[in-house]
Amino acid sequence: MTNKAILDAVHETAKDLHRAGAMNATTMREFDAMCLPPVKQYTAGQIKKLRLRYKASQAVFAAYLNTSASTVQKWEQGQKKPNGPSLKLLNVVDQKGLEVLG
Amino acid sequence: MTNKAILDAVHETAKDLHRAGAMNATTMREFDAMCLPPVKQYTAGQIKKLRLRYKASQAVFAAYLNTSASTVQKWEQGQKKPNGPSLKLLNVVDQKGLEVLG
DNA sequence: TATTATATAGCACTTAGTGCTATACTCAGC
DNA sequence: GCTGAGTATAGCACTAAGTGCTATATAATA
Repeated sequence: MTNKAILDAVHETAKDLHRAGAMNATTMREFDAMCLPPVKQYTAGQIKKLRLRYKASQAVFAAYLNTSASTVQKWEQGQKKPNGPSLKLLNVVDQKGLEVLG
Repeated sequence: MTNKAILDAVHETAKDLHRAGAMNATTMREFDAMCLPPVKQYTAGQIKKLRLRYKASQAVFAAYLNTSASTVQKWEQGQKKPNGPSLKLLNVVDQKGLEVLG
């Protein structure tokens, strides 16, 4: 939270610099990328908790993520770990809700 | 488009039924899952166009999706196809903008 | 009781994802 | 002109995630 506040503040400053012409668009884009909030990792249990927060079955949750129920099962059992994009999707759901995937 | 209009209308009707107590929450959830908008497929070129819409380099775009630049390259060259969750992420970016991943 | 929905377990297969290196092409600044 | 940073493409090899399937177990429910 305090980290996010700092990042936000720095980001605002960068946007001001951009408006002032001190940073070109390219640099700005890279800056944005570097300032992307770090993707949070989830344990098997945390994934299950995240799903249950929305009272969704494994099948329904999988449908939202456009993956298979088998995959969600393995995540929750700790047999497999979600890869990059899947993890990002879990972060989005965690922070913005399952609805944004609708 | 006409398909989406139909789905939207049906969905609205279902929500009305839900409000009226004719459907319980569980059924409603499953209904929601079944009514999830179909995930759009993208050709290699369409992925590249999507990325360029946000004037992002492959590396930056990859960072947003929490994947590697190598993977984005292969998508755009048609050497690999994005899997389920990756495709969902592309759909989200397409429909809601790259910002929602921030 | 019978049935439906859900979750777990285990198997086998395929391929996406990843990392790395080398090459080539812009484009802006010296 | 030349140079260097940024970007994109190509090709290689490896690993593990993703997928599909079946069977079993449980809980809730009609």
